Amino acid sequence: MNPTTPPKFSQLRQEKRSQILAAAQALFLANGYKRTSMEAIRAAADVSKPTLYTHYADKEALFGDVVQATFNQLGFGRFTGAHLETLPIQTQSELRIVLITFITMTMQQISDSNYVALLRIVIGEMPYFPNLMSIFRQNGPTRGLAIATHFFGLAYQQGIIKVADADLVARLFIGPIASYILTDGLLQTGEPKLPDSARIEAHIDLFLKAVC
Amino acid sequence: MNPTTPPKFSQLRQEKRSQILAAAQALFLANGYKRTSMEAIRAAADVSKPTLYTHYADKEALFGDVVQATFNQLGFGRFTGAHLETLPIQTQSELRIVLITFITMTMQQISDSNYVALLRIVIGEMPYFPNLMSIFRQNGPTRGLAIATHFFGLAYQQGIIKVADADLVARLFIGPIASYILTDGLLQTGEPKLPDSARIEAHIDLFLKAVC
DNA sequence: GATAAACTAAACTACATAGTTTACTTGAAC
DNA sequence: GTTCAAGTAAACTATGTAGTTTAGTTTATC
Repeated sequence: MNPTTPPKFSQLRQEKRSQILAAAQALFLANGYKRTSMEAIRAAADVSKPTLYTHYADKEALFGDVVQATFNQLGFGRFTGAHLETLPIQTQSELRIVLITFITMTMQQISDSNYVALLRIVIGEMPYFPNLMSIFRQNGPTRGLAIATHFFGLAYQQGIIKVADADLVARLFIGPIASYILTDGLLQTGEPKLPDSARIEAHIDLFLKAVC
Repeated sequence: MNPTTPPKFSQLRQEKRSQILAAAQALFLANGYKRTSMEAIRAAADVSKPTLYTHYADKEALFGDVVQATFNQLGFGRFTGAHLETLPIQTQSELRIVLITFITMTMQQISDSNYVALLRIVIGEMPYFPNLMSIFRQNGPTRGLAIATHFFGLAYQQGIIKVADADLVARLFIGPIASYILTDGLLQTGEPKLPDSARIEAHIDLFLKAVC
């Protein structure tokens, strides 16, 4: 409304807010929701408690923001969404390249320790934060599966693959990735040991042998 | 030492212990570790606090026992361990039957809501209970993958499948199961919607086309 | 230098929880 | 009916934590 009311004051405010968010992210991802206290966040953010509570109504609100912000940082669905849906592939060798790229980028995400930490905390807290489910469906592996399904549906229509059931194909393709997420990410606490590019190509070739 | 000291008294004690374990299991699986109080367990078990603490030194010990007991109840590795390792398969159609049985039984486990709840809580709490990792490697999906790898190694030696890299084959086989665990189990809170037998056979046939 | 938006330190409320202690009760075995 | 293993109720200690309040301070803008 007021043309001469740019909120100039809010520079400090924005700084404090990002300090809070960064501190909360580090602590939540490292220690989980219940094991992280607002006092610890306040201290790590170098901020007073009243300031903390003017930015976020309560702990749940802060947690929700942390989850969303971490998703955005990790770039979920940046490649997955944009490329796979629109890419005009016409030959099998083009398909092979696209799939290699897809898996390679997904593996890079998985090897980010923040990815595993976020996945772990979301899985653990989902029953107590129902809105996490919808956030996840728009960003996480579930969306990856949906995109792959759509993609393989097109690939079948263009005659590049020979199996019509796109969900079936997508699960065969995504499956090995899911197995790495489980065994080397969620079900151990050390650094994940992920497949190298030769192994990724071996997976793709097996997959192509099944569906072409 | 004493030949005439069978602990006859312990009938009541055993009863109380199983009451405690059952109550703790229900509460931990429903509400998670941090959200479950010892007082709530005590009340649900209809037991006094001193009794509770003579059975379990502290909350962590009780939690560990609940995790182990739930694993045993779910019959992890009963089929997986016994059958797959020793079964003398010689033809491709025998292989197909074994694989169908394996997946069908695994899917039945997954459709048990206690399975998903246990998996969820173990994934969430693993960073804070290091011993959960070793329990899981002996019982959970990681063991399933190890058994499948061993199995496909044998299948290759007998000429039933044509791909030598057993881990690669195992991940292709386990992969779709892992995808169902993720998308229909861990990443949603409702009842899982699992594949029917026709779909399971479709998965197997795609898999066999890739590796035979 | 007055104004107002933003922050601070620190005390405080209210509650929850892990684990202990005290004093008392029950019930099988001899 | 005494003994002893096992249990009970209830109070208590010690601590942690979400969120609020009070009273005062910094800092950009006019």
